[in-house]
Amino acid sequence: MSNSELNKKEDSFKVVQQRFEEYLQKKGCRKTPERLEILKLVYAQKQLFCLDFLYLELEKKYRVSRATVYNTLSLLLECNLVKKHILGSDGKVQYEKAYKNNKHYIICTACGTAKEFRNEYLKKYLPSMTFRGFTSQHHSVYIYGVCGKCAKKQ
Amino acid sequence: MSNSELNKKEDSFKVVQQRFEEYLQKKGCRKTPERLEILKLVYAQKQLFCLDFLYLELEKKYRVSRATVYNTLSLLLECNLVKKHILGSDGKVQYEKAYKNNKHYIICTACGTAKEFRNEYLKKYLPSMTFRGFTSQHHSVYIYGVCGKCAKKQ
DNA sequence: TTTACTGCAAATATTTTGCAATATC
DNA sequence: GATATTGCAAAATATTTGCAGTAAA
Repeated sequence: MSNSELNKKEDSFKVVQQRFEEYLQKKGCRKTPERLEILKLVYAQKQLFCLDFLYLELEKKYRVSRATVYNTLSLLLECNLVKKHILGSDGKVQYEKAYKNNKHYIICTACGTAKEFRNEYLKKYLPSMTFRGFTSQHHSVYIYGVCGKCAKKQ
Repeated sequence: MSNSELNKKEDSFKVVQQRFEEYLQKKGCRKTPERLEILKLVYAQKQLFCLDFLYLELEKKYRVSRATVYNTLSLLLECNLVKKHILGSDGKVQYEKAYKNNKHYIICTACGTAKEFRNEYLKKYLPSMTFRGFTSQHHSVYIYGVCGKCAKKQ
């Protein structure tokens, strides 16, 4: 990654952190090291992840409980910094960062695989849509179907 | 609803029922009255619903267990006849029919409300997209943000 | 100094599984 | 007739809550 790209990423995280801290303040919640560490770890992920992945990663370095991870993910969900999904037919809950993360997925409902696809048009068109009174912040597009591998098996 | 609309709806359900029955056969599963009743009830819903809503509705007329509802919803998920979601910040699981039900939602992450919006362009564009080996069957679009009501409260 | 947050453990909620009876094929 | 599915209850998972100690404001 180039220097300018790294700077961009750091700036972006500053915005994220600020939004979280403002939300906490507005809600009368405290800024704790646990909450910040969880936010950092969430934003270090490029893929979908489950709650226990976060917990197990955090556990390696800090003393932290699952209850705190649940609590923090709920806060992040409320202030639009995290998305929570159920994709595929396995029915498992997955999370991903939300800020500037407008993803488009194709999902095989047979094997549960979620694969990202890029589409510049959607990326521009969807954020440009307006709705009375509604301030949009990010979006997700899911196209469900059956992948090549599973189609062969059937 | 006009006669022709009613016929259309019935025809559409025939296709759904046939797809389900074919899937059951392919998988070596049996066609049971419980499974058909659950499918019917799912397709009678115009909105998102939770599993327990189905169970409580079914219970009024039939002897059926939650385990069967879970089992059947999993089967319907696998054969792309049902979608499973987590929308909003309450983190609750919701379901909806999938066949010919390509919905677009705006979701307020503050109050958890999911509101459908119509967009003819997306409705046509998304199903027309092609991916190597992947057969797409239905889609969902979610635009997350904060609704007017919640923006005022903050 | 006040009180929200923490970890831990217990409580709840959600989902899955084991089993004997039943119904589909 | 063979066996997958059922309801029920018990087990396994996932999530939330109560509590006493700790730490942010």
